[in-house]
Amino acid sequence: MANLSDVAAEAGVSPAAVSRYLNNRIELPQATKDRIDAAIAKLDYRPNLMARRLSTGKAEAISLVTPDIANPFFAELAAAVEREAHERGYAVYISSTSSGAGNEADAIRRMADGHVDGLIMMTNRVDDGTLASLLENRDNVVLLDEDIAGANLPRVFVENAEGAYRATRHLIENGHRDIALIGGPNRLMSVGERLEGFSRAMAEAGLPVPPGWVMLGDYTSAYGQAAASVLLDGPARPSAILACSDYIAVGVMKAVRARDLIIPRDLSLVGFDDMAFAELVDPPLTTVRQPLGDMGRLAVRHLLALLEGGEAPAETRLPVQLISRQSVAHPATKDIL
Amino acid sequence: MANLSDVAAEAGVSPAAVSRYLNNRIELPQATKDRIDAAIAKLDYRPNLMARRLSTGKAEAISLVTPDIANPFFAELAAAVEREAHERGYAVYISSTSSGAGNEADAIRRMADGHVDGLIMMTNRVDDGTLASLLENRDNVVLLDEDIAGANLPRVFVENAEGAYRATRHLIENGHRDIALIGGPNRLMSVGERLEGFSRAMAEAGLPVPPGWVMLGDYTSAYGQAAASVLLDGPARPSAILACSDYIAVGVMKAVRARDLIIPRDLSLVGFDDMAFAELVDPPLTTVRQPLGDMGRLAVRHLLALLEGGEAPAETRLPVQLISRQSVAHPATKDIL
DNA sequence: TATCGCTAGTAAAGCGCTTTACATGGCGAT
DNA sequence: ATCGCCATGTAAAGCGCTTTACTAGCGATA
Repeated sequence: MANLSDVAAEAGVSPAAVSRYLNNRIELPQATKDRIDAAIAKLDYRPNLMARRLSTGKAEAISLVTPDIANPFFAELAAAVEREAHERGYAVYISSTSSGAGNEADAIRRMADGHVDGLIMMTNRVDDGTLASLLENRDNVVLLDEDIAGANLPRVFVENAEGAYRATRHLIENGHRDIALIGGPNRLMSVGERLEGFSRAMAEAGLPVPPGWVMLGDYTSAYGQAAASVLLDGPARPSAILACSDYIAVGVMKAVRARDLIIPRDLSLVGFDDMAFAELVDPPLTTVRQPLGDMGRLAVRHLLALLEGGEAPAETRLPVQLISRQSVAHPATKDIL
Repeated sequence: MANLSDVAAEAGVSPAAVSRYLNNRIELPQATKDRIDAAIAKLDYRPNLMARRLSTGKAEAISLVTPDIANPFFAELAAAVEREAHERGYAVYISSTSSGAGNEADAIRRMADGHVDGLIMMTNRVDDGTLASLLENRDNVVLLDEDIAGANLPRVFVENAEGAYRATRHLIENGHRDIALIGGPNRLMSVGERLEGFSRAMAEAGLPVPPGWVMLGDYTSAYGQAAASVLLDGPARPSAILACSDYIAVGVMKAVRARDLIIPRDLSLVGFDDMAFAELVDPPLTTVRQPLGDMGRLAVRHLLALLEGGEAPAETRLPVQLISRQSVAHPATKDIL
């Protein structure tokens, strides 16, 4: 495989000239440029990345830390990050931490090893301070989707509160007054914000939220099913449930089905995320769409801005969108019957 | 950041000694080893990967080419590949080609640039010969999940025919005689094999497969819905459908629902893949599980064997498993009624 | 005594690139 | 005739590691 010197020799110039030409660090007369170009083409020269990186100290790569790449939510975010990074000439290492704290820390250390230039960090756990301290004062990290409390880093989030607010309004506008919320892990930023949007909508409409009708646990279908079971078997049954993730919503659906009830006839349901399966379930799920593509893209842009010595906004909020399908209807007016 | 020489100086030995010690290429008395270890700890030394790579010419990284990382099927494969590769000390670059032929070729070229040592290739298209010619004679590529005709490379596949055979048997054993198949792209290896397993089971049972009851198109829900619509609206309606992917199966479900029919009462359905959503849909889908974890793991092992100068089996077939849920029942015995 | 062989290392080249500082030649201005 | 300067490059060091060849010292052996 040809190297820089080969090209230089072929073109009759010095290696330095070729290098500088390729990096736009020198002005050369057209004739010389042509000779170099010809030499490159003739020898099928491709720069050795390892050498360039050793020389410049830049890896031209970023790392994407995700809790679980097998989860389509993160996978789609990853796909967007990948696309944007490639376009900008960066490679991306995806590490899937399986929500293991140690793995997350490892990924961060690997970055410190010069493996990569920067990091886009996604997490779905509440940090105990370890990550925050590992990340503080870094100028090459951006947080995506979820916060790490105490880490003062550029963040790219969605309008969680607004999403939940709109979802709740949607239910209220459909005549619901008895609405429960099932959310993810307590103390996770997104959960808190969604709860706040929910509460605000309810308060504005003058609707009470009975104790026990806000259930916080996990972003999983299993938790959704468990929580919905409690709600459905309780003394007073809500007429609608706002699930803080589509996975939770699917769990709710299972619980509903197990009781021979029908959505939306007996219970209206709104999810969050608009995962691919949301329109595949029965009935197709009304949900709040997150702009996964934009999120990934923006995270990359902000990170690269940082890497190039620039600044990134401390916090970016992306708008969400209510996708209306068929899991919401007017509540059965039992009292009328 | 400390480098090799710093460590050597601190330990009072030469850089070469430290390097060779760290790479197990020298026997040193315990006292010396201790001094080096102490120096490393004291200086918090971490080898510079770029330098090592330039020096050895190995990237210690592999590339994973996937059609679409946002598709959970590939994402889970990717997660498995990641895990195994990391354990073996390799980093992995995932490239998501969005099924674009150019992107796949790009990923292959990037490997040639010394970016990575080897490649695990997944595709979901029928190659026109481009990929095959780009890949032929390479000794650092393994194919995963799907074949590229003409590329003579180590392959890791599942027992497609056997899976379809068992799924079909399952339907037959449940009393079905009128079974249709909806498959992915014609000429794709997995499709051909699944069709073969299906045909074999039908032939063995002496059951005819009417013309038009084998529909080949795409591994998508949209195609499943379209194909099922044709089948359901046809003159004779099958009592069961074997879908060659869970996405197809979900499409079938939609078509069924649109006609106010009920699975499994009016139609039995078996999918393929056992994607995460298979147990979330209604009814939970009986399907053929592919051992995604094993597939990824094995592909990595075979690739690393290749990279280390060894051999890899030309073809490995992993067993599949029928997961019985609730989308299959005895056919309605209309004639009896 | 000369030689051998072993232990415990070392010196230095090289991987392929980037980059800083410097060189050369020609030309216009003085 | 000289000076300075711009255009057009070049020389060489350095990035941090690996690796090949070699060596100093020393006890044992012939």
